Amino acid sequence: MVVDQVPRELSDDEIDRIFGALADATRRDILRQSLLREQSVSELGRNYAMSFAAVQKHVAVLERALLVTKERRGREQIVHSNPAAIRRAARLLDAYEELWRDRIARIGDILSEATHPGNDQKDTAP
Amino acid sequence: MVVDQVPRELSDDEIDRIFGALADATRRDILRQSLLREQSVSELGRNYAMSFAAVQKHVAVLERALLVTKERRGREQIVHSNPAAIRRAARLLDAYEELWRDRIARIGDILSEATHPGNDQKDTAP
DNA sequence: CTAACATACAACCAAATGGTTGTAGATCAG
DNA sequence: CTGATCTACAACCATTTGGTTGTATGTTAG
Repeated sequence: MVVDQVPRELSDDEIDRIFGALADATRRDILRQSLLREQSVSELGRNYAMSFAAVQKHVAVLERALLVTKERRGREQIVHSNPAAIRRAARLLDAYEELWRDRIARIGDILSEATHPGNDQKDTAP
Repeated sequence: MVVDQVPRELSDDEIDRIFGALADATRRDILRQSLLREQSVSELGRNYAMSFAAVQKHVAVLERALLVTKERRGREQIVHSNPAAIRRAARLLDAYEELWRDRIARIGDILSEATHPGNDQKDTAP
């Protein structure tokens, strides 16, 4: 299998590129379009009120973030979406939430200790 | 209850701000720090090799994205994280994955129709 | 072969970004 | 009160970003 050339750890720069790429409505729409159906760059471009070169640049930004790849087919360049990268970004945000939940749990522990000054081990009473 | 002034729909601009805010390692770290523990701006600033004003700006970017809020406490400004906003961003990415899954399902349907030419209902080609 | 099409890429521009320094107003400690 | 601390904000600068136009090159249709 030639599968799974997926980086397990993302560098700061890679994360910068991912979120940077997602921080533009046109690019999010291009990503959305190519998730729905793989299309050539010019085909994608017809949806937007801007020059073809501008669309090319947007696709390049998505590509640098590894959110899409391009594959040459004859004279056109087909844009493939990369759902794995999108999933990775979502999981990244989940990790932040995780921190929050840990903190809440910690606070909970402290409170339950504080309100039971003379208890044994864990024994969190109702 | 004064709770739930949470916008149900996010505008393009709001999403721009959220992902834009996340597209910088320093800001991600500030967010992370304030998820772990609520701290004043200057306290947060001591972690980074840049001026206090720069840190102030980063916090302002996170604030415009609604990822954090500030609360005045005496002479200092305490940075609170907003886990709900982070969750919303994660769900936003989930929605893209959803599109992908729908597409795969559609392709699956087409294939299963194609490979069962003599099924019930529409009873296509012999 | 020729014309139309899809792309690549360079040069340019305005605006946004990420940083700096400097100044000034509140607030707290002693 | 005085001085140290925390914050706000303006002005400035270099770089990046998002867009343009223009030119060149490869590819397909007729």
